[in-house]
Amino acid sequence: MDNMKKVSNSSCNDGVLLRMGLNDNKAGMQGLDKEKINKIIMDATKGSRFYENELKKDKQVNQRIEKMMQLKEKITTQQLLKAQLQVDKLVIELEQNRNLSSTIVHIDMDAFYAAVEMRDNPELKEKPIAVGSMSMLSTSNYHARRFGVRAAMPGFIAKKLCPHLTIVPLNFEKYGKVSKEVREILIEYDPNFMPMGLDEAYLNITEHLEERLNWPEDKRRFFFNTQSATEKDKDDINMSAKFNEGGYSSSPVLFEDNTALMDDHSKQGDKSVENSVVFGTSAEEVVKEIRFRIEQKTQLTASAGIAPNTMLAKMCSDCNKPNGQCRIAPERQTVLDFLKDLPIRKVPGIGKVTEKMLKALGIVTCSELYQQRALLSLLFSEASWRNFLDISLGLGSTHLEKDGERKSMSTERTFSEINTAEDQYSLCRELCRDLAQDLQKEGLKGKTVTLKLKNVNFEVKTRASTVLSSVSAEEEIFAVAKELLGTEIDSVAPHPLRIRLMGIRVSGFLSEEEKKYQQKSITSFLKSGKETGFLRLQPGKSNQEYFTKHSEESPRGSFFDKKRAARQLNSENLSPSDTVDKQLFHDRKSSANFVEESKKVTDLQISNVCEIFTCPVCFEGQSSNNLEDLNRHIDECLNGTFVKDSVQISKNDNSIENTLNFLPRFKNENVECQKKKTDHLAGTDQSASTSDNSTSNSTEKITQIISDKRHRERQPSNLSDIARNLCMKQCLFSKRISQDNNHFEKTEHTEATRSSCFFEDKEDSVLVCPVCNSEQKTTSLVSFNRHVDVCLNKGLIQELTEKKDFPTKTCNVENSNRAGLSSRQQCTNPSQGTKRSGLTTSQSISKKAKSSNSKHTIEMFFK
DNA sequence: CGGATCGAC
DNA sequence: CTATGTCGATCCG
Repeated sequence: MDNMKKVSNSSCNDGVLLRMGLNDNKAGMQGLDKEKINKIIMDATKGSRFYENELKKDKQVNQRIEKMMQLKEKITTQQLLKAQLQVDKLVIELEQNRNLSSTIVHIDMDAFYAAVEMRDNPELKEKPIAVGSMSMLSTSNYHARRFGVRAAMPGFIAKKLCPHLTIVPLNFEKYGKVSKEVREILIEYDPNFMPMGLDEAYLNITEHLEERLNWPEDKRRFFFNTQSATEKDKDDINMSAKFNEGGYSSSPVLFEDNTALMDDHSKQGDKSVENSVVFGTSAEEVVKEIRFRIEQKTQLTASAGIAPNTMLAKMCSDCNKPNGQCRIAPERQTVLDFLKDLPIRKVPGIGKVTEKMLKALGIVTCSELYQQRALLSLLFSEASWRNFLDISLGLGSTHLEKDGERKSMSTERTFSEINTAEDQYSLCRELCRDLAQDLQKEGLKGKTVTLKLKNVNFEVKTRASTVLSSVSAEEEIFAVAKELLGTEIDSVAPHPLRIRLMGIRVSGFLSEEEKKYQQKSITSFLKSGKETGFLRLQPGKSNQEYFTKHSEESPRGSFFDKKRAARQLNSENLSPSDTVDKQLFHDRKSSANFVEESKKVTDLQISNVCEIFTCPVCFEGQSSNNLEDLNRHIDECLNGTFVKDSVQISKNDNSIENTLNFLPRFKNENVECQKKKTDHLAGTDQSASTSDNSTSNSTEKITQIISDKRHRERQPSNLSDIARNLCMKQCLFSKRISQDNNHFEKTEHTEATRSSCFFEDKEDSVLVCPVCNSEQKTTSLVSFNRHVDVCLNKGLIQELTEKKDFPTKTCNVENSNRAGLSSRQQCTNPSQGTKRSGLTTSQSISKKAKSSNSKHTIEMFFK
């Protein structure tokens, strides 16, 4: 009872194994034992650049583990007990919400690519084969696996393991076709099924099962496909000819091996209908039917898992592969039994690194994961330990969410060393061209371009740049990418940049909403002003970036932008890292030549823009290279000199929002100093809370801030509630940032100062939180900002939920700090609760963690 | 946001 | 000789 997996309500079939065994003997291949395999791999690997890099990565992981262990040492039993209590409260809640009512199926084609290749070329059937190339294999068949030949292994090493290995090149077109055939079957059982790549899919058959109960037998009867070969391959005569003569062991033969499928049924004994099978109405029967139909249609076998959620389904589809299925009955105990001794590595989402880290804590199985839940909640980020908890309880999604819109698109290529700038640029252009094509196919435009480089030592670097207007055309992308590339080339000059891979990615697509509004928005407003080249406004991307983000993105996103922008604007005296950048920027030689030689439009754009700049407010051309002058001019415009224009902008709420969003940038530019020893928020022009400090209700407070802000900006007051909420956040942010900037103004601009964000003066500053109106004694702006974040979220959530009390506290500050999650990432889900308590809980842990990294100690987050 | 890392197929 | 390509998520600064 205890150790036994009673998961297999369905009979688990061994027919396949028998068949494999036969094949073994016939072919006379024994494969290799693990030791031999490892030795061969090591011999082939040792000393390579690749291996050196692997060692390096390994070291990094070990360091992470080391840090974690140090953190663990400092945990007191007190803290552990407290954590235990908290986590267990959550466990109760999770347990109460456990949902076992769905039936999720995970279908997994067995050794898909290899199986397809074997099907289409019977000569390969008895041989060990792999699909891929000498440098990388995608999959291997079961013969080859006995030699240790696995997916993600380079072909040349596989050859050493198994000299007879046949490597078949990839043929995605073919796999796609087969995949489509399979999907045609799957969709009958769940119109919303979720394909994962070409060879896997999740189905929610809950509804199908209900309907099926009333189905007559005939609807559940399926026929053996005796002539599948000729039918299937009508487009390939040669192929079918091969099948017919070459001892094509057609599906029925395969099927006979599968005792499980046959025995449970009326079998062939049911002579009423020749060559047919009737499937029952249970989940197992449904899945057998699916697998049967897949095999009849494609001559390929699939494995499957049936369970109450996707995670379990996926894990148990592994149990009886190949060509088998497994079910976890929808009972809590069955689920827990299944997990009991299951190695965590089997869990989707837990990979090599996580496995190793958990192993360092003595956690190998899922039940151990549960036992250590308290400890894990102290050592890992909230997202991580909650995930661990879900895993150890056997919880997962019970419904299939169709994947949302695409977030990025990319293309990358590996090649033998390329080290001349010229080649690198043309390669870059080529990648941009390919990517542009793909983007346009889906009609996508993105604002962020990322360059990825892997040097010959396998070290990977990515460099990204976000621009004002969305890009999709080759030239647009290349214009950004070449800048990034140029910077990298220069960064190693005078040495050549020696790379083995280059990739380009575009992300930051407009959402549907944004697309709708884009034309009215500031962006197009600006763009229409003159030239798209505004996006390459020089020098320093900070300006246009800043502008972009404030006009187009959520208030949240603007936080960092402001910071960075402020930094760059302030950075006359540069920190070491900035110095490098600057140097690169000005010392561009090696790449500059090439860039200039490339007589593409983009360059012209740049040079034009540097001289003529159209003010987005008054529309007048400003011919100045001095950004400060330009900004001053814009400030003046915005400050009301040209009211008519701003009214025009404000025609709709959305525009207002955008306007508000980018306004703070100009404020920052002007550096309205606000820092005073105390009460600076209340005392400044920016602070709306000045009018009435006695206001205690936070939402009221916020609203007031908004209205005052609006007043200042001379916006009409007919904002919708939604817009108001958005503005509200923005207002607070601008306030926080101004403080930040101000601080940096005052102090040395060393990187150290910035990263630690400490006040120079040792005496405690007192800031007044604009939301809760309480004094915050703090030594760090970061912590103050965090407090405001938390307050803000609290206020918003309260507003949304009408002060509803939530039973569990899942969203607390100490977690946020310790887990390294910003409050921004938490507290986003009202249903997750907002009550905050026990602020002292793990503060000391948090402090220790931080102080071990820096010389200072962050004192308090709350007084 | 930008960069690195993890994980999955 | 010879260690992929693409994507999403998360964490940190």
